[in-house]
Order: sequence, then C-alpha cells, then structure tokens
Amino acid sequence: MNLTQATDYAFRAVLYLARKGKGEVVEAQEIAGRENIPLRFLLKILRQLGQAGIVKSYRGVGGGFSLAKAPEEITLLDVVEAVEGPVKINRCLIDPQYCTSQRGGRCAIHRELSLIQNDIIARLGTVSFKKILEREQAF
Amino acid sequence: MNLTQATDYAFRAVLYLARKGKGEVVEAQEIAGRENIPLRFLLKILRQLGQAGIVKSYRGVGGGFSLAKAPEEITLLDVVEAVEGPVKINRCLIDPQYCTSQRGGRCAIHRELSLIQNDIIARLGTVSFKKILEREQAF
DNA sequence: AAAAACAATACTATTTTAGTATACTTTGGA
DNA sequence: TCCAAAGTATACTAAAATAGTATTGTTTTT
Repeated sequence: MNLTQATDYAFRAVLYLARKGKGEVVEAQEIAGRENIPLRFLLKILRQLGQAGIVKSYRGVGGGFSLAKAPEEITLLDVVEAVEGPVKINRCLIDPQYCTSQRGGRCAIHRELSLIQNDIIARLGTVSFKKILEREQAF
Repeated sequence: MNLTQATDYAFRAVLYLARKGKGEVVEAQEIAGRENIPLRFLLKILRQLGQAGIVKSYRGVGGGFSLAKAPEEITLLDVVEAVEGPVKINRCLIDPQYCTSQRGGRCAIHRELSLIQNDIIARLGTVSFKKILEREQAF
C-alpha cells in the first residue's frame, strides 16, 4: 500500500516546475539540488514524465525541463501512472493470471477491492497541481 | 500502491472462517486446500491474525482456528493492519526520518497525501466481513 | 568544435516479498 | 502413557522490486 520513492520525487519535481509556471525551462540539476533528489535518478523520472506528456525536455546548452501542460491539467494520478503504471491495489485486479483464488477475480473480496481501487483512483484524479500550489500559498 | 499477497490470503482466510460463523473451529489445512494457499505460509498469516485478536487458535488434535469476533466487527482495515502494519501510502508520512524533502513532512505534497491516506483508511474501515458475506449471498 | 544538457541502456546493491525448513509445544485419544 | 495431529517459533532462502549508478551517446548553443 505504498507509493514508491520515485513517485514522491516525481510529485516534487512537477510541483517545482508548477511553481515556475507552464512555459519556464529549468535544469534538472536545479530541481535535484533544491529538492534533494539524486540527479541521475531524477533524469530518469523526468524522462518518464516526458513520455507521459507531463513535461517537455530541451537538450543542449541552456536546456532543461518545463511543464507541458498547465498545473490545473496535471493531477497526482497522472504523475503516479506516469511513474508506476496503472494503479492497482491487488495485482489480481489487473492480471487474472495472478488471481490465486482460482475464481478469475470474481470472488467477493476482489469485487470489494475493485470498488476501493476505483475510489482511490478517482481521489488521486481530483488533486491538480494548481490546487496544491494554492494550498501551499495559504501557508 | 499494492497490498501484499499475504494480505490477500488473509482476507480470504478470514472470509472462509466468517462463512462458518464466529465460534466454529476449522483446520488451517482445510482453508489452505480450499483457498489455494500454501499451508505453512497460511499458518504464519493466521498467527498474525491471532495476535491482532481477529482469530483464535486451538492446538492439538482437533485444533484449528476460528473467528475471535463476529464478522460485523472485523473490517478489511483490521486485516490489512494485522498483516502489513499501519497503512501508509508514503513512508515519509509515518517516519519523518524518511522524508527526503527535508521539510519534516510538512510540504504541500505530503499534506495532500496525508489527506488521501486518511480517506483510504476510512474506506477500508467501512467494509466489514459481514458486508462482504452479504454481497456474496447476492450472487 | 567544445561544452552543456538530456537520452538510452545496462548494471548493481539493498530491501521486500513470498515462501520453506526445522525443531518444538500442546492436546486428545488409543 | 505415549503418539499423532494440530499449531508455534525461529531461521533460512529464492525471486522480485526498489532505488539508484555508470557508461556511452545525441542534441544544441556558443
């Protein structure tokens, strides 16, 4: 029932870029330094965020990363899925070959877990980075 | 964002006992066989459920396990916590020593995750095994 | 063309997961 | 009384996931 460290880093990297605004390009090194994230690991994560269309990258001298969308268009769910793949609280719910109950994912437990999983996904989808920025201002 | 296989087995073992009713003693071997769970692994899990006060064990010939409470008094949350310990979607939220943001768990991201975590815990706490049994009957 | 920045792939150490093995204790019944 | 059936306790282990690191390559600006 855990998000990975990589996802936590991703959240903070996206928030960092969100503070700068949609277009602004920032070097990975700056984010790594400010957010206490190992540079090479951050680069790997930023590439995943890039493939998901959350950030854009610019190579060469003066390059870096910027948000590819406005902060209100990016949710925690988007970032989780970009880094970890589809959210699943039980592997059985995604891939029936792992359903050790031998009931093809149709037992009462797995139906219930499926509902809870849907709630979690919906909940993560309601939190945009614009919202997080606003809450941050409030302090 | 995953429950472990052990937790999944625990859910099914408790449901199996719940079907029998509160007092009835069932051998681990029977549960293992019916639910497709490795026996020794199940015994380990049942011991954890025992320490959490969810099941009672009986040793010796004719021994086994029974529910220690009525099915309506046992929730998915109880079982998750018995097997995995406290629910935490980010280790930083429980143990600040792991908070790599260097902000003592007080950044905007971690506040938001904390709210979501509370929702998940509340949600798991609303699903009792009585409820699951009832849903099962409905099929 | 040199240097700065990201890209891609492969590798590695650590931790967690998912069990297994071994030896022991309790209990009921022949 | 003693033995077999059941759970207890501790230690061990293989495989997978996590959290990085290393190396080499490509793009872009000056």
